[in-house]
Amino acid sequence: MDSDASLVSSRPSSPEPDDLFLPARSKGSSGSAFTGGTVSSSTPSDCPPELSAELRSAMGSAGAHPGDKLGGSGFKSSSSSTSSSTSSAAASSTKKDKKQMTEPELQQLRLKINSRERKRMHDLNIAMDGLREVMPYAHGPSVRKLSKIATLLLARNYILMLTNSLEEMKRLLHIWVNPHPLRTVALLPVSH
DNA sequence: TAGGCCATCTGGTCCT
DNA sequence: AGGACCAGATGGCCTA
Repeated sequence: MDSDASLVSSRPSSPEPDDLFLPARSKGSSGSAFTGGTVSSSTPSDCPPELSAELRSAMGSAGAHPGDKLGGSGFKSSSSSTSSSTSSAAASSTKKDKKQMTEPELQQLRLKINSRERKRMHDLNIAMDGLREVMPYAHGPSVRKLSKIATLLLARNYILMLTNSLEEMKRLLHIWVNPHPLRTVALLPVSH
């Protein structure tokens, strides 16, 4: 049991996520408190390659875990290992191979797959920590870590807020550079 | 004790 | 074929 990631849980006062995501969605108005929206857009973007490289450097040694729980808790699947997937008629060649594998070989394969999945989830958690670091909320040892869902929601709203701010700045800059565009038009001599 | 959050396992599916 | 991704299930930990 290596619950390394969830050690940060000395939890006096955590920022209530619900308080952070007020459902306002005030548009354009000077309000720059990132407000929650109800947009249900989902952009299917894979993690950028530079991130994985960063993760790789950050992880360093996230390879195989010494103690896989298989020995302890064993397989949860109804029937142990081999006969579990008899129903699926679309037996690919890998499954045929699996049927030919011996029990220790199957266990070894399972351990390998589990380890990969564990590493994948660890990478995901590292990325989530990186996201938490740049989120505008109170960090610190005395503050409970944002949950994953709260982190994602906060990030989304933060991005929306920054986008609005940028638009506002562009607008103000345009006014500053090009003052009174309408007045110049209005001052044109009326021809008649 | 219930509920929330999380890690892990597992089988299926998609992609390279 | 092998790996990545995903979703469901399960159990543990923690807080109100």
